[in-house]
Amino acid sequence: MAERYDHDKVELKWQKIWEDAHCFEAKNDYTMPKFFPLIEFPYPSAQGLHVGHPRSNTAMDILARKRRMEGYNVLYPIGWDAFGLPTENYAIKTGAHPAKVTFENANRFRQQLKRLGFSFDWSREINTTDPSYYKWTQWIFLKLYEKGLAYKAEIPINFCTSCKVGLANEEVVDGVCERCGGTVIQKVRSQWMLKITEYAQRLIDDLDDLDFIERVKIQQKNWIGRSEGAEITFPIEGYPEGLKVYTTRCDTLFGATYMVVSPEHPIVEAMKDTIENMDEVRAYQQAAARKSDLERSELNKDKTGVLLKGLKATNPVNDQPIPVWISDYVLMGYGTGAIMAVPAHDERDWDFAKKFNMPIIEVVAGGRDVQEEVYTDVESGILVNSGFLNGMHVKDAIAAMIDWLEEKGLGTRKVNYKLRDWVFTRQRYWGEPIPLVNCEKCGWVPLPYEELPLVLPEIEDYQPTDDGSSALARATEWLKTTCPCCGAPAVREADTMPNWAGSSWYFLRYCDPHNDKELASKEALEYWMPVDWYNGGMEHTTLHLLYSRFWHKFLYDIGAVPTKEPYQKRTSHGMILGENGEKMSKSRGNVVNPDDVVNEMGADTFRMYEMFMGAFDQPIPWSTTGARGCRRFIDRVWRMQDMVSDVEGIRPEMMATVHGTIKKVTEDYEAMKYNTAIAAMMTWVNEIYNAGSVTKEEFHTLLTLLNPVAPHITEELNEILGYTQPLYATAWPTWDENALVKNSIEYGVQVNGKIRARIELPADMAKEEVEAAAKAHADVVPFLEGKTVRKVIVVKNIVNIVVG
RNA sequence: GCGGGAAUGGCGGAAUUGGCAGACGCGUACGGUUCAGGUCCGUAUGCUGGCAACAGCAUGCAGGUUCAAGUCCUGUUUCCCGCACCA
Repeated sequence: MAERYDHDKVELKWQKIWEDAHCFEAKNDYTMPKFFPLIEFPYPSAQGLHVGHPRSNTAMDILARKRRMEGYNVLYPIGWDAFGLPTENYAIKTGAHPAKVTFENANRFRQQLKRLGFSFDWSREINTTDPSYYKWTQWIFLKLYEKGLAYKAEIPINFCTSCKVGLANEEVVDGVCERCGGTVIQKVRSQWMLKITEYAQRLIDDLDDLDFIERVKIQQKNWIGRSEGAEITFPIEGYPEGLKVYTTRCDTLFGATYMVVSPEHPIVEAMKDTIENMDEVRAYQQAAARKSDLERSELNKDKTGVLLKGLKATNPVNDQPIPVWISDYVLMGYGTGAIMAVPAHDERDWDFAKKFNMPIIEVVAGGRDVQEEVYTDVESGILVNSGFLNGMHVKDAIAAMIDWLEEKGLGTRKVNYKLRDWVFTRQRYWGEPIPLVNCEKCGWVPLPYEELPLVLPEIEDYQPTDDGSSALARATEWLKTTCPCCGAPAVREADTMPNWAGSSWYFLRYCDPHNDKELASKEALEYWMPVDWYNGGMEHTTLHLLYSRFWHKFLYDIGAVPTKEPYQKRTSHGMILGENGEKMSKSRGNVVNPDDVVNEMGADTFRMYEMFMGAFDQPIPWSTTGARGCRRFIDRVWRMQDMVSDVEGIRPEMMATVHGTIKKVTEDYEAMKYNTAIAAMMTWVNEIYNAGSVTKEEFHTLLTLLNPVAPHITEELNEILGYTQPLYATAWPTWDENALVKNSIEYGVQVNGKIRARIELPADMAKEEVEAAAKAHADVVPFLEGKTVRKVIVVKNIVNIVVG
């Protein structure tokens, strides 16, 4: 009898063997077929590994292990995305150096990941905070700068009035500071920006050729937010350039009864001598600037605004004079910062018109009384009160109006995007220094490439300064330098890069992590790129995924990488929730520590349960008793060693099960249907227990299929069975379709669609005979008595007798 | 408000192109092994009625298409996620 399975002993034994054998390291043999699976590299936090990490890691580990067994050269890498706020905040609190904190946290993460038996190539481990890594992050930034894609702009940042710290958007939750709950206001600062908007169209178009799950494609497209419309200029007396507006509904131009500009619109300053009520207008502008994010975005809030008295604007389509208002419901950051208001056919304009008693003119018929209800339908509306557009459908009218506007020189076709340029600076210490210096004579000057990396200096106090600058602003010695251009005294940039920088290209570094000449060699990139399969969280769809696609396209444009896109395939896992069905968090007290699970049940059980608990892409609550069920299965597999019979090969009665399971498991792994793959193996084991014995070859096949999920116990049993070749070096089994063909079929016999009997018949029996056998079945006969058989359908494994 | 996803037993979830709903696991009940069990083995387990054979009802709700619907169509409710005054 086998001893009770000791998971600690077996798992640590095999982890050591794998490490000594270097068997999971990618080979530099570029003639082999390659497979490059990728998980989002973790942020090494002080809390250690979370149960969410292993879900993605295990899923990709299964594929990595399977593909190795199929003969692929697999690059399954790991590293640390280690710059960022939690570490810096911890440093501020404790005084420990962020680099030291990062080092310790990474050590703990590494130890935890190794204990779970992931087949990472540890020889290629990277860390974004390592100067030899961020040298290349800085290099990419300089290239962007060189090509005019990085520029400095005065833009408002989130500023916590209580911590006196600039915050990233993600750190502002419901309009208040995530850390202290203090009020967050907008503070204008000079910031480095990256022109991601220049890539907007390509970021949409190139999605077509990628194997991304549909949700991701849709979210990216929505985030980029392309819209087609027209830019129309409204003449204004005393303002020669006129007031430009952007609209997607130029068909409604006849219904424009007023205009609105955003509080920041330059026309106010330009026309300050003409505007009669400047005091009132200035007061409104200031009030708008003071509003917090929360107030500005509050739903259903009352529209506010002030009429710009004295401005004389004209509707270009009918030369009617129309008033101009200022209101914060118009955003400076989108379109032209000014709109034509068509209250009859736009909800916001309608609300505003009702509040300020502006006229509402119907120009699209099809709705109810526009004085009572706004009508925005574009599918069935017909133009009225619109001169030459009268009688047209909305879509035709839009086309006709654009043609007319272009012909008269009053407007142009225009595509707009919601996507904004990427605010690329943070007023923080723990990030990549920006390799630019400011010279009084030469302006901003890039460091020469050979001076990279520009290393982050040692400082005493990581707290940002009172005016919201980075702590580096106090590192006076470091800041002082000379201009690389003219040699005069100059000052370094004190802001650092956001933590999205290092993660925007890390997969490239994995291809050639120790290269000190370039970010990775051409040969390595040509062989390994693109990433074949990238799995990660949906929360990264619009930020990390979009940013890294943008950087990659830029690198492609300058010839630094061989592919247009970084990732060929993108999938996503569902979040693991607490046992109570809520999101796991310390405050809810429902956090499951992976260490505890591994201690009690072992890594194999933990991995298996994370894959078995439910559909991979769905969020799912953790269940410790459910995990124990997987441990029971592991134990059952362990005890099978006492059931091995002397019979050679695969028993004929087991052929269909063995080959069916090989097929099912092989296909389900690739489709990320891990739960049903495991269920199929459980079914097989149940069958073996019912039979009371198993042959060595059957057992070996099961172990091979199970190995990617539960690599430790399967290797141990493989050894116990006497196989000298470890499973990781064993070929993945193949199935024989012929073995799946059954010589009999169990038909379900229905009468009027209701199942009445089951009948086992030879597979090659003719339909007429099947029909006859079904009709003659004792359980069926009573339902046919006194009825006329109108029709009989025999298909697949169903016989349906229709009677009436 | 807009966009996306989901709804199946006590629970997590399975169900090729429409083809025997509830695989697999958890939980529960009973039986067995054991000095013992938070062990193991076996049996049962959608609901209702019936001792039973069996019958009826069942995939959020209401209709429809079909020999046949969890799956397709129309309408509707609830929940989750993302975006949110984007003109």
